[in-house]
Amino acid sequence: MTMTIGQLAKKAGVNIETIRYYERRELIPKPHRRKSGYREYSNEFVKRIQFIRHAKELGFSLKEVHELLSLRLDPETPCSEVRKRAEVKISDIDERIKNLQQIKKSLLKLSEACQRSCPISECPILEALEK
Amino acid sequence: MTMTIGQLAKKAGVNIETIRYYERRELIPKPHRRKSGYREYSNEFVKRIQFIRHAKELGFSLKEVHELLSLRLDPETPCSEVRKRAEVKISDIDERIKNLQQIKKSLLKLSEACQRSCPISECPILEALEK
DNA sequence: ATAAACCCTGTACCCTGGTATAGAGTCAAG
DNA sequence: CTTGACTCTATACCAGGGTACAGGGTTTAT
Repeated sequence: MTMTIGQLAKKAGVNIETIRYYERRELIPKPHRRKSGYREYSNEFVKRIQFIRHAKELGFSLKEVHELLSLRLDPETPCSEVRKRAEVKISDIDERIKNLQQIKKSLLKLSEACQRSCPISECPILEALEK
Repeated sequence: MTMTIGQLAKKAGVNIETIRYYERRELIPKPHRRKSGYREYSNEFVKRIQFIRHAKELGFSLKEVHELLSLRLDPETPCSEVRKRAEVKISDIDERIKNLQQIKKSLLKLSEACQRSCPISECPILEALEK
């Protein structure tokens, strides 16, 4: 049911040191400790760390991840505020998706051009993401 | 028509040093030089640098950006190879888009839950990106 | 009851992606 | 023809996000 830091690291696919680092950065809550001082984790922590891992791959900084994770944390924050912040994040995400779709379109174009006859003088990839 | 490195930096919205750095990393071609040694850039470079900037925001490393940009570069590379690489990139991008949509869904859920009555005991954001 | 395999804290180090600075040359406006 | 703004190379430095010891205590399997 519970696990040590080494087991958590294996399950979540990260280095042990990374977990301690995230704890210092307050990206994950301080876990319960045994009398010996050993950290003890529940399965919830696996989710949380995987979330961080994925969000990072998507280009969010640890600071941004912190913002995402703490959106719902403080019960004192008024709802209207939480909603506002969530909506800001949402439009940020929409923007990212749009940009990724542009790059994808360019790659498809490149791939097709290639299939026909390879006369790729211009680079369709650059057309993506121009401003 | 052509511009100096300072003008390019301003147009593309980056630091001058960043441009020289990208040149060393071979993310942009070596520009033409005046007799004095000054670099001279065409408008093409603005596009290229903005592409790099955006791709970075989307979580691509400079190494990955290099791969994207050089996909169509070497005329010796056989078409089949270029297509294969493009397709790998495309499915990588699809994966990213899917993950972003998951996060977005969670944020929407959070925002809605908040709107109704604020009893947000569980964190819907964590549900996104599990696995 | 003793190794092997963990875990603890603290500190130092590493890589990526820049950014700054020094010391010297160039350009252009008055 | 000079002065201020720009550029050059080379080297040093910085922040973010980890990763790796060192020196010392736990756990567990035999």
